[in-house]
Amino acid sequence: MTDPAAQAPRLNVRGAARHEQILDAATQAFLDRGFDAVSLDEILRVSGGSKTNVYKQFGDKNGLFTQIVHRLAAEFLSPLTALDLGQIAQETGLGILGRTLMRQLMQPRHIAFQRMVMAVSRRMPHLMAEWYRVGPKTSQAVIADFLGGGPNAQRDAVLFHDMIVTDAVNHALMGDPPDWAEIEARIDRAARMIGGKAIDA
Amino acid sequence: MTDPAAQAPRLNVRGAARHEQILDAATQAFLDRGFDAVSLDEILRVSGGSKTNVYKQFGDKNGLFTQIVHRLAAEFLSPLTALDLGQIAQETGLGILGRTLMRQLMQPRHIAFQRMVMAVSRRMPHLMAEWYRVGPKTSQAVIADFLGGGPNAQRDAVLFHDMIVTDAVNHALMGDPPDWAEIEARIDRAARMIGGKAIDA
DNA sequence: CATTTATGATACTATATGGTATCAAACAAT
DNA sequence: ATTGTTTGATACCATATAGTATCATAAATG
Repeated sequence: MTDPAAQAPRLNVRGAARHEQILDAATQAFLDRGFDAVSLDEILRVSGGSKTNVYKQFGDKNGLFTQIVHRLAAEFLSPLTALDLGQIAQETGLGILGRTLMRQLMQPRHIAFQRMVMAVSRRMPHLMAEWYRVGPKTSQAVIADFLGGGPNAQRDAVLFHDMIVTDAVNHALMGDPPDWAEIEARIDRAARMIGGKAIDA
Repeated sequence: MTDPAAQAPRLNVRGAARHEQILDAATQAFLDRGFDAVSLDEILRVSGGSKTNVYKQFGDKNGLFTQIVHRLAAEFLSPLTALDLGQIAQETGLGILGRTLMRQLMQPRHIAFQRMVMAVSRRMPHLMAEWYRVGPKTSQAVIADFLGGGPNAQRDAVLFHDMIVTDAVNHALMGDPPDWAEIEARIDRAARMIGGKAIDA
């Protein structure tokens, strides 16, 4: 695969529009059915344009897929980075962080994104790693920071994150609709465990 | 797809042997590269036999894949069902449960199994559901039982399970080698949170 | 032994795939 | 307008795919 950026032509207006259309159509198709089950012909039937665009602008099918993962990673950067909780009590703050996080994670588009990167994680581990970096890792870092950065903050942040996220995401991957009452109950209980006093007795 | 079991021929010795050989070769291939990236021809090159076997014994590629998931689900039934912890302290017992569980989950073969079912979870949600049933759900049930079945036992079992499992599995999916020191530290801390007193204050 | 059934090697069908080549039209720059 | 470049439609290539058909051989059954 020749580096597409190295020899990429400067796009004119038409080309830039096609670029976006192809990215959009391919994103939808890959999210829906995964890398292997989607063909270029099919993407182009939806987007318009032709293979010339794909191979000149993205290099090959892998290059197109890679750019799409980059884009989705930016779209799903942890929503927690935008929060500023000030001097709120830990238990309360964790509840807010948890609810903010879960609202984003449970979106069907994010569930499809996670499924997609996990599906290719053997062949393209760096793509799942990018999802992990902007998602779980970033969220955990924000939570750890909120917890004050003590000796257990980092570890507790991971534990809190995984307590509230995992089971709901597994169910979503299987197609079960989210049970928000249970999600909130778990957030509250986890917030109490981590943010309440008397854990580091 | 005609139901293979309905018209399945009674296998003779040769046939039964081929049946196993095909299952073994296909299992390895599917675990390695996923449903879409594996072809029947390739499986048969490894197993011996011919397409006649596959289509007579399994119906089609989906049928073969389904049987393989059943088999792997049986292989990875939660190891916690075999444990009897008697009247041990909760915190200690959770530590043992956690360690027993993680030893199995972190096996490369199980990681590949989880990746494989998640990859097809959109098209074949019932197959991921089977993994979930024999894996997380069963483990959580055993943990809940050990916790005494109180009002919060069920929920705490899910939280404990997800605290110790999630991050390590994510890293394993990305190809990172397991960090056993961190895994054990998380198990111990989670066991203290859930099994120590003063949570339901 | 004769008959029925299961197995196997192989050829085949139809279709799809990623990727390349060709040449014409649209565009940008001078 | 002329020239060089980008875009597009389309044909093409080599290969691969799931699934079927054929016909010969091996095994079980009577």
